[in-house]
Amino acid sequence: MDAALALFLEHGFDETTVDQVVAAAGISRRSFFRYFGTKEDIVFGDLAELGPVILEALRERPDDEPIWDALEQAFGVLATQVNPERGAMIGRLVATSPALRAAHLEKHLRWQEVLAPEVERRVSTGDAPRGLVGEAIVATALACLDAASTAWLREGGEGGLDELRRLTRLALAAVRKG
Amino acid sequence: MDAALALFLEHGFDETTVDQVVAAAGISRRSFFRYFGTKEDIVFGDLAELGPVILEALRERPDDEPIWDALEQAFGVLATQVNPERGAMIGRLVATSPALRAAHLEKHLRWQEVLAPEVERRVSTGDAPRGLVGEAIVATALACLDAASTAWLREGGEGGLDELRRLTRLALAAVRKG
DNA sequence: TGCTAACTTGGCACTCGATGCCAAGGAGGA
DNA sequence: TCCTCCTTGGCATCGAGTGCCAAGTTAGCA
Repeated sequence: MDAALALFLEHGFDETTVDQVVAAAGISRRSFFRYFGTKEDIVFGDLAELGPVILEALRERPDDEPIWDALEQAFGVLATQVNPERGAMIGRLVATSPALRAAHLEKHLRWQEVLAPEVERRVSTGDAPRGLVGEAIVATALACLDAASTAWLREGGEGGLDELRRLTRLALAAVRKG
Repeated sequence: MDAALALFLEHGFDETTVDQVVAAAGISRRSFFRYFGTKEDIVFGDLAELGPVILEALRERPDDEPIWDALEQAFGVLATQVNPERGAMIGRLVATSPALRAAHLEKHLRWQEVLAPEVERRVSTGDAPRGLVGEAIVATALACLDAASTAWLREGGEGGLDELRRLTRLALAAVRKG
């Protein structure tokens, strides 16, 4: 991973081939694909599998907490699983590669599948088709988080995670106000 | 396109190779890739390029119209560009293929880039970093549209476009209410 | 009608990501 | 010591996508 990320940052993700990575890492191409299902997995690692972790955090929030507050707290566990520097690096790489952007969005979709039922349960209204409200709310939360991350990176990542949180709340407030 | 979509619907998108498509269509592999940059382009066609069309529709809405109403009207032009049956088929295909889902999300990102500045201009608040609010609002609108489409397809597409519009409004209302 | 320029088509070879199969090693336990 | 399990790497192969070039087709023009 270290060898690969160094190459990605220097030459770009799309311009770096798997052959270059395995040469730098001193392993065979075949072994590489045993540990990383795809080239994109190098960047995201086990982030895609974090859905259940976020869900667990969400489950621990009280039922009567406003959904947006609960989601904000739940996504907070991400900060404990990935340090800010790595997050910023991922964000910078994602911004430069369509392939990585697609993988990033796929990751969010997987989170969404995991989280939507619990959100749906919390806000259950009854008059909407099953699944609609939960999916919409989680997707919106992820969209705001993404927009905030992008803006945060554009400013150079100043202010650390607190600033990122502030931007996320700002984005969400704008959405709710219209 | 007709030959390819028939194959996709019968055998699935991922399971159908470009070679099969070009054999069915009676053209060469090389010519295929001159008309379709990627295999996914067969499904989405020129939909990815529709961003400017939506933008144009959005520009024609009065400045003092609530942003969500303006966006709803703007996205309404999609109905004039793609008939419901084709939309439903695309939706069904997208639901079955990760590759298509990724392409679909990429398409939304392209729309987002085009629409965000105009939305930002309309709701300009001033105290948020440039770009944050516009991106968040457009991404949310697309997320709600997506959730509504998924739910609509789950119910078999009953009620036509009017029902889809109703579900979209429902999703958005849930997001804004929390 | 005949000539030419421009565009279209297809074939070939190649790159790159990804996968299945199999044989060669190495670690660990009975 | 031997047997077993797991890891590793090599090989062949597939499928998407691209550059290059030659052949054919169309269109313009005299």
